Amino acid sequence: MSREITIYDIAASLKISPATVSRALNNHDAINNNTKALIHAKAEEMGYRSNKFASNLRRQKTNTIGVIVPRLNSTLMSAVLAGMEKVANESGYNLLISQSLESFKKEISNVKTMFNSRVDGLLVSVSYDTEGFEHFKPFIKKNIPLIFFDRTFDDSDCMSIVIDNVKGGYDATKHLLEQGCKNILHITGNLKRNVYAGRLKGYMQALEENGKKFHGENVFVTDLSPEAGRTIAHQIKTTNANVDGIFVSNDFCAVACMSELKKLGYSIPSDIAIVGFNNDPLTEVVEPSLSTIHYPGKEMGEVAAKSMINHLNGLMNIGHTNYIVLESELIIRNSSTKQTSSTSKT
Amino acid sequence: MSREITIYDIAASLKISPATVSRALNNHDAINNNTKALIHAKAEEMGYRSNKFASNLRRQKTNTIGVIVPRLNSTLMSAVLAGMEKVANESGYNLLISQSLESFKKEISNVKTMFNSRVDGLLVSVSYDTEGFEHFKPFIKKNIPLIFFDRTFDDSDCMSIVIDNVKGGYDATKHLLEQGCKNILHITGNLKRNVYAGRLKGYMQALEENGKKFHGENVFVTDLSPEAGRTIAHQIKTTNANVDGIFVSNDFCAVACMSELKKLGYSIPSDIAIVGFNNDPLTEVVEPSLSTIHYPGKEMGEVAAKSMINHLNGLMNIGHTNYIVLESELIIRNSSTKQTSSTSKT
DNA sequence: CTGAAAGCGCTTACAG
DNA sequence: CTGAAAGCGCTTACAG
Repeated sequence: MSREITIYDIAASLKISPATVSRALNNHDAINNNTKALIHAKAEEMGYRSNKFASNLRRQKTNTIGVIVPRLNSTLMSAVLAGMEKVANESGYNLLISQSLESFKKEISNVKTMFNSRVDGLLVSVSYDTEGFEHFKPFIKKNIPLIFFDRTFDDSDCMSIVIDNVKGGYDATKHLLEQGCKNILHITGNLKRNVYAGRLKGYMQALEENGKKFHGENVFVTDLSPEAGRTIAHQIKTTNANVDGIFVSNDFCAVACMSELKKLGYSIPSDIAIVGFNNDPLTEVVEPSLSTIHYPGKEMGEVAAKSMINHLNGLMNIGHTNYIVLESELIIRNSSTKQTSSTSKT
Repeated sequence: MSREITIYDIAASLKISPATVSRALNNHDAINNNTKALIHAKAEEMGYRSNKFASNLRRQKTNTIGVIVPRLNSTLMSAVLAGMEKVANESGYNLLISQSLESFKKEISNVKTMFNSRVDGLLVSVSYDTEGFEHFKPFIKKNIPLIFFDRTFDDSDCMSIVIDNVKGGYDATKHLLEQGCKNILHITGNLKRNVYAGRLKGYMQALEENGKKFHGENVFVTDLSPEAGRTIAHQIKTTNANVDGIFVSNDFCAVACMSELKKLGYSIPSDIAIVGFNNDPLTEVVEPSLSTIHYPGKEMGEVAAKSMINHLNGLMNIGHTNYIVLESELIIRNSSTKQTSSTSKT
């Protein structure tokens, strides 16, 4: 096809030096405004497009931010990515996105790829079964900025963007207690992950504060899949456990559990009240609508990308910040309101 | 930080030429296997990582595929992206992802960015209100491969990966007719988009085939948001329309509509039977569970990425293929089964 | 099977 | 405010 136009072509046609063209195109201060205008016009006219590789090679900078998420197809993560993309796009950065599919092994390989792709910075939410921090060391060694979001390391020295998971677990559990629940189950994920450990801690705090004893057998560590929710519903039926409240760390799992409980003859919330986590849009359309903790996914993505870009542009040093904690809040819907028996028509 | 190792460092330390190092690292045929092994070992030992910019600059190739989707935070699109990422990752390609946020203007800007980023190929599902093909012309002119998926252009000459939307609309409508529906509404999106136009066509075909007259006022063109679904539910109530079936081009909108109809006193499916589209996981957990058309999102992403990569590697020419049509199928659940009054406990 | 050399298209320290 | 020149780290046609 037609040969690419380079700054040399523009320089030749304008009888000036390539250096000046390069400076003008980058809006360098020291270039005469008329010259600049002339060069910009010519570039436009000739259909010039900058060659990022040459530029990157020279500048040793990629204008690309790597993102590794546990999975792409999750409501929360797609909201986070939408937020990141928005900010990155506005700032002229590109996003290189990959998913670990919740596997530690794949995450290691993704991190390596990001390293070899020379991303300017890396945003990560770790996989379900990630162990240790070792695979991120190359980034630390090379001083490439690394920010964790949602699923983070408590002891990494890297900046982390999170919600207050302890508070989330506490609020959810306290709400269930206030509704009169005496025996509250907690369904959650791998406790190595800060998010699940934090929510459990909040659950325990709320119990303790209300003089309730904590029972280890009331905590179910699962993969938080819908299947897990359904299985536990059956266990509740089978063991004839005296359960009257459930706090689940994931909306989809909560909904599946709720739905199965209903099939087994339980009334929600009168027999068993349920609170989920994330505020997935799904929570509003199920019946009864699901109480949950709102999770600001899009905002988290925006803040993560913005922090990274500010750091890269020297406007901020992420080395000086340990945590950014975003606002999350309890949203009370019908699945948990025992008191004012609401308008649920079911 | 520590200086980057280059092929010159490896060459010097091994007292051979950089050319040989480069060839060995790229597994060039004409290099002695022992030399190769030696070089690979040394590279590993020295912590070498290839500089993609230099390589890209030289080869004029980026190993990056651009993807533009209407939105990142949609169940369907995140499934598609998950499929693309999987294939790309396995083949050593990177994905540069951006979203048009359903805006034609933003799509134009995204396409430009992709062009300037010199992606090797571009995968696109167009925005809700995209008009015309003009903004893709630069890709055509430069012969950069372009593949559309899901929301495509019928007349673009570009390869498209789609489902049979006409069949989907036909199957859904025919099913409703078989359930005894006499007056079926269709809620859909912008008819400029092939997906919605096709489904409407299928809807009309099914009606005609069954000797039913088509009524234009039974078709609602909306943005397919949950709000749109709720609004139409109220319209049905207000106008006292004699509706006994609804086919909606989107599950989330269908669920919202169904939920609102229930609140207004309608029984689903006995009063009104409903079929959605996409087979969003949500369809299984609502009550009644929603009949829908299964949409193979992940497969679509895989096929799109695979086709692009095969084309780039010369294994296939997308210029020779116009369409790839993926299998989709009607999934019958409780929201539409009037006949065998099922176990819906509601 | 290996090497010398040119060049991909930029950017920038230095000089004026 | 502008230019000449070097160099970023690779790849590959050419030669042997």
